[in-house]
Amino acid sequence: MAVSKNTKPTESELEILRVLWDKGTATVREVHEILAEHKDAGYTTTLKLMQIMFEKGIVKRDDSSKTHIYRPNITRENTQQQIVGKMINSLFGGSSTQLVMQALGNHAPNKEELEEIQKLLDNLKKQ
Amino acid sequence: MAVSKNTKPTESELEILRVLWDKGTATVREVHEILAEHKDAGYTTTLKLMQIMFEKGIVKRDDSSKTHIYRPNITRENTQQQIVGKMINSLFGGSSTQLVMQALGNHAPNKEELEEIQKLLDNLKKQ
DNA sequence: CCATTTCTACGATTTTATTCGTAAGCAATT
DNA sequence: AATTGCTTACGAATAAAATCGTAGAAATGG
Repeated sequence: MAVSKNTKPTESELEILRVLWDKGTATVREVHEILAEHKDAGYTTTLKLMQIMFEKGIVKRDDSSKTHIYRPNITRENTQQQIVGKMINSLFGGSSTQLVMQALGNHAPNKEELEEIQKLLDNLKKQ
Repeated sequence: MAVSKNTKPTESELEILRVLWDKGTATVREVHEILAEHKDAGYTTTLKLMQIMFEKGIVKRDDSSKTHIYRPNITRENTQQQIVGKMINSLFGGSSTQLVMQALGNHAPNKEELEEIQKLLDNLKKQ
């Protein structure tokens, strides 16, 4: 199994990663436009952040043309896993069940999703 | 239903809160000893953090004797809810199901817990 | 009563994250 | 060729979080 790098994206970095995960690749301009819908920061701020992320190895980039093209260098799944894992430990005393109950209790999903989860539970039970 | 204050504890504050939630009340010294097992920071650092938390209203304290006694002023449940909610939005596109699947997939609970979750799911389904 | 320890208060420093201003390169357009 | 607009690079300012040192007040114990 692949060992995941221990990158801990900051809050702002996560916002950028979300865009990159969704789009696959993007320029600074594209990322910025999307962030700017909900957040209010200058273009060079986004640029700088993405440059820092590049230095950290969180993103890759193609700088063969003037306008660089960025792409994620860590997966969404891996990042989710790390953050969720950390949260289970720090906030739920290591019990994933507690987290799950909390999440379901306060953000109940619809019927299809409930069934999807039940399927997963059944599978887990069999093992 | 009680409206929750929008306190967003920092990482360090969360560590302290965990101790307070577990113990109910504690002095700075007590908190510090426990943190010091895994973390390496001076006593006055812990003190300062707890003083700041007091100013923010995150904790209460009894200063009637020289050694002050601290207690949490926000509940574990509320804090969990806030943080989990934020995470669902920022990392799972608003889908609690995604979070649940992720948590269960990577931190499978034991049989009893699985059944506990199933019970909750059944209840949710009925509504 | 004096020395030692244990507190709190609090300012200052350090570290990390975020934001921005400015310069310089390049390309398209006039 | 000059102007305009968009790009990166990069230093610096600002903000937020964490850390620490020192001082002085209480308690403790010889």
